[in-house]
Amino acid sequence: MIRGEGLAAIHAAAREAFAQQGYHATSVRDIARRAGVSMAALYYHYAGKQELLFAVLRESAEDYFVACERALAEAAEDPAAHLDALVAATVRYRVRRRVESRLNLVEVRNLEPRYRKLLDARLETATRMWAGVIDDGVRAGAFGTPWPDDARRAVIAMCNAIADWYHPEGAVTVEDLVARYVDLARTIVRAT
Amino acid sequence: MIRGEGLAAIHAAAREAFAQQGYHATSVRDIARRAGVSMAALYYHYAGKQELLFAVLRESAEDYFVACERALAEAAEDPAAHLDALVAATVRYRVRRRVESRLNLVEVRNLEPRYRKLLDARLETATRMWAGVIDDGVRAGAFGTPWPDDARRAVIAMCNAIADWYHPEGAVTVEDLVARYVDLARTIVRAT
Amino acid sequence: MIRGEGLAAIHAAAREAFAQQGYHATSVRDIARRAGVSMAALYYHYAGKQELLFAVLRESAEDYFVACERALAEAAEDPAAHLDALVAATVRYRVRRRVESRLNLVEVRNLEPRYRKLLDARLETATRMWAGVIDDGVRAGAFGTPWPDDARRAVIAMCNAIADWYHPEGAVTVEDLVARYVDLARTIVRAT
Amino acid sequence: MIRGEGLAAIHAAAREAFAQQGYHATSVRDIARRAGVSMAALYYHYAGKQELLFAVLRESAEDYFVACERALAEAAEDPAAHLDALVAATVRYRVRRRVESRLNLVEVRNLEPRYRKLLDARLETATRMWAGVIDDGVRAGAFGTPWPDDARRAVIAMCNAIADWYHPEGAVTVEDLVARYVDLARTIVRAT
DNA sequence: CATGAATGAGGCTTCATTCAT
DNA sequence: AATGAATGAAGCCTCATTCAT
Repeated sequence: MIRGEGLAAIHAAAREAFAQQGYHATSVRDIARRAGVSMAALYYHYAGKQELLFAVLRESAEDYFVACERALAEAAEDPAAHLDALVAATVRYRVRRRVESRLNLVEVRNLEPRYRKLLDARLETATRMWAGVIDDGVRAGAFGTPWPDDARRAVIAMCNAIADWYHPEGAVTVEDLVARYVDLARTIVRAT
Repeated sequence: MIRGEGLAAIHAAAREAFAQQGYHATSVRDIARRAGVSMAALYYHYAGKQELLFAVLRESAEDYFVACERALAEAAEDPAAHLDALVAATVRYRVRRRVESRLNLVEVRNLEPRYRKLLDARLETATRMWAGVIDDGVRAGAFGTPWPDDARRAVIAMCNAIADWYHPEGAVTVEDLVARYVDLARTIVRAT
Repeated sequence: MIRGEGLAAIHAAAREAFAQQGYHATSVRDIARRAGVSMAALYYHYAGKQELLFAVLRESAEDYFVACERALAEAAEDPAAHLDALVAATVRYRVRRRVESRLNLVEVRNLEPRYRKLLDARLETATRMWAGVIDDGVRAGAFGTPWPDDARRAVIAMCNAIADWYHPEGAVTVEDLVARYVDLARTIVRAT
Repeated sequence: MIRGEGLAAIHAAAREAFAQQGYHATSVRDIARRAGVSMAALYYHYAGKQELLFAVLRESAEDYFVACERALAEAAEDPAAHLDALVAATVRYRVRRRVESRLNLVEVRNLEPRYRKLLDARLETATRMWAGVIDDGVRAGAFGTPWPDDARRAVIAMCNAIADWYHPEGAVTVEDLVARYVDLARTIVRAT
């Protein structure tokens, strides 16, 4: 084990193990073994299994937010362009971190309230981001959907589901996928 | 516990526990306590925790399939009507069995291969059902979507997500919800 | 299950199971399954697992004693003839009930004191039988061994060991075996 | 419990418990309690109950083989002397490790095939050792027995049986016992 | 920093046995 | 004479965690 790399190796090992097997099906021994460190070393870096889960979930969520914010910042000042940016960022994230990305959808419930609150607050940000874009579009007359909330949920669910079926070796390229889902999202919100 | 009612009570207890906490976070003790029987009684009726999970998942899946088939049978002979029927059945199922229905989406991975195969074979049926309806619509010119597979996944993901946010006490009635999602689904497949 | 045959079937099943797997490795379920009866039926006939073990051990021991006594009764009034008779009866018993016969040597220790005493008293009879024959022979000058007790133990151990290696399908016939062991026994006690 | 002494204590405790009660009658709790450690500590050192049994049986068998080989090495180059050496080593082993020595005769059947094979291969060595000595004697004309295999089994059975009845507090000294059994063995093979 | 050894609690499962029917 | 359903105790083993070194 290279000095100072213990922490990163443990984080990565935990992310993989939690993603593949789930929180409760993963033992701390598992993680230590995957990381190539002793269990005591793991406890030197992290207070416990919960802290590992929180660290992993938070990192993954931050990664997503950063990607979304960058996409929005780079997009034209226009509701449809904003929506396109969010969808593209989300699709790319689901593809890029296919395995881990399911973590944030599934393992949140295993967080103790203490950590759950911290993460939920952050996830609220995401909801506001999407809702802001769609509501702006509706207000500006760019989106014609009569149910913005349901449309938002539909778009997000559709993007999230990519992690369930997409395989990088398949026939569809990422850029094709982005194009399709951008189009589907515009359809859902009834972009004019 | 009234003699002879153990089996049903255990099944119900397992369904609730697995749905609320997840397979690995649920102990056999938990289930027995919820069912009001001893742990040994549980093992009299089921061979083990795996068999309980399988029984619960299968029952829930069958319930869904029956609802879908009945809906299709009662629908008019017309692609759009078929799609409406499937969406309505799915939305109603997600609302009616909100808690358990997440089970089939999340806990499948905890099935041992032996049982996994059995259930996957059955779930394939569902995919074919949806694909059949949408492909028929496209072929007949009733649906204009250029990507029937992605449209199908989007519609299903959207319906499945209902279980994540819907609360029966909320403002939206089930009939409203059905109407909205039928409309959203038609939008997604670009019904003419 | 033929009426009235339950008891015998259970006894036979227990004998086989105990002999093959040992007392503690055999579950009551095992025995009931082998006998083709329900567990409750087993408990109707026998008070418990201990009682089954005792019944099996006693029956097998009685079988042996009867064989020995008959052999002695039919033998000539002569120490060497008596020894021959006991050896022949023992060899035949070990061959005839090869599997079960190990029971009496190995599983006795699993008897609760209550039953242990009863069986030990009966087994003492066997020791006296052998000791009587050998001591008579020594007293009469027919056997020249200086250590009658060790000679007796050697002869018995040698005969008992047959159950460990003998296979009925092997090259040696039972009559050959009897002849050899009679000869070996005479050698051990130094018959003149 | 002094830190670091767990392994030896557990091995000793297992040996005693298995010898006194048998494998299936001994619980892991039993062993841990005897060793003065927690059950979890036991599983830190040994993978399971089976591994403990195997460790105990192998150690005991190795002890015996070493004793036999040393005895043969120190004996004169002469069939009778070789036989004397093996008998003496065996008698001393049965007396020295009276309780454990029965283990190897009785509990072998509780080894899973995997371990059984390993031990059986080693036990084969013992058979060859005895057979070699006796066959050499017969070939050289030193032993007159017409049935070398039966003679071998008789000698071994006789020595093994010592563990069943010998008590160190009894009247017979070990050296007396050795002398008697050496003499009995020579009688059995009909040493000239 | 890191580890080998240890622990108490709890995991799933099977046991011998009982009892209402 | 027999059974299906149930139980409390105990089985083996793994867990997350700690701590002296």
